[in-house]
Amino acid sequence: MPKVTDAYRDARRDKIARAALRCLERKGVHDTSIADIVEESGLSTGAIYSHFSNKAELARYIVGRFLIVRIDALEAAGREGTVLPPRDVLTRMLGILTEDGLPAPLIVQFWGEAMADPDLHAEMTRTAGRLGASLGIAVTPWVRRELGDAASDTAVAERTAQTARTIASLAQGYIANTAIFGPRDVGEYVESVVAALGD
Amino acid sequence: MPKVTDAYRDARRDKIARAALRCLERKGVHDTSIADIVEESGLSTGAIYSHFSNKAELARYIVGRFLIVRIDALEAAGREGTVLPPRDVLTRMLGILTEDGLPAPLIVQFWGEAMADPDLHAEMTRTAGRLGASLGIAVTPWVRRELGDAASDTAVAERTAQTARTIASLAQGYIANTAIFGPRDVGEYVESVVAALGD
DNA sequence: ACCTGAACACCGTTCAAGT
DNA sequence: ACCTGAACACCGTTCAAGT
Repeated sequence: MPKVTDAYRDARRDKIARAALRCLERKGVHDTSIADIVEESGLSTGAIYSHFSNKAELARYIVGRFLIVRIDALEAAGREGTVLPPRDVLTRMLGILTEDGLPAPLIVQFWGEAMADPDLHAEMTRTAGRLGASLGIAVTPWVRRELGDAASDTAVAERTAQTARTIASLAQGYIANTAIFGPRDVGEYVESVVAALGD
Repeated sequence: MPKVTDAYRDARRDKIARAALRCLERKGVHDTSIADIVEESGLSTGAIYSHFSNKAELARYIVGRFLIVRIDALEAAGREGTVLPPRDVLTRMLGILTEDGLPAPLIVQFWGEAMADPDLHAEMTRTAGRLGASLGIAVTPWVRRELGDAASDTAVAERTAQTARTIASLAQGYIANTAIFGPRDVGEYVESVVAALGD
């Protein structure tokens, strides 16, 4: 297996993907044509099609590589047994997203695309599964404390999965809401949810 | 002004919009072509273009007419002074959405489209404004009770707007999450949010 | 193997002609 | 005024030919 060639291919795919991402941020998913990516990347149509079999596969590559933020720090804290209440996990995850992630409007566009493209949907749930696992690890100490020492491992696992999905859902709500209605302070959002639903 | 003709036009636009909606639910926004709508509606290309100036205007019409559910009952309860905690407003709103609204995946697709189409975005925020106002009316009695009798009208209005946006955000989170990861019981979702964030 | 770019099929939109 | 459907411009994809 020629290692140089593999590295070259990967670099090439990344170059194309990054050029595409610049177009997407500027013009949106619908209005970005292959011609735009050709111009932005400085390559030819055929060059792009020799690295991606079509536009959908390029979108899948971008989703797998850039759509979802890594929350390694939160996961590490969870592994060490640090109790992180869900509201802190949510706040810090949204902070990371706002700083390092793709713009909310672009994320929402990819969600929309995935609704009609089963392969893109599969790629999205695959990467989301990784995030969900991290989220689960991050909240496990909190779940254990909530359920008490008597709780079985399955009960902890079940409650952890439920909590992770809920945090993901709240993050999605923040993303969709800010994408459509404009920016909102992360802390203010989380506090407002607590004030409205907690008691 | 010929009243008959106006009624005819409206009926015609509706016929086209409903045919389009059937296509959208079947094939998704991206894969529904004008040719599909022509076939589904039994009209010709030109007939459609004599009622909508283009595909984007047809999308705007559908969004304004079908995207957002009416929560008249909740609004009426709020007007009568019935105290509805946000969690009840959210639960009942999501119940209405699940029963009468468009499928979640289609809603998410329209969100995505609106991200790159300023006119569709404007139509969406316009209809969302109506929902936001209803949401505000529904929670006003609860906000008054929370803030106490000493609260000024501006304080009530401010907290009402904040709470309405938060409820909308939680609903969007439910929609995006179920669209991508599959169905989830509304009550279980709301309880899980309370358990995770309340205290 | 990677790349070029002209050619092809398809989709949104227009428009001359019909009622 | 509403409608018809062929024609046009544009976009994703292919493919014969080049390195």
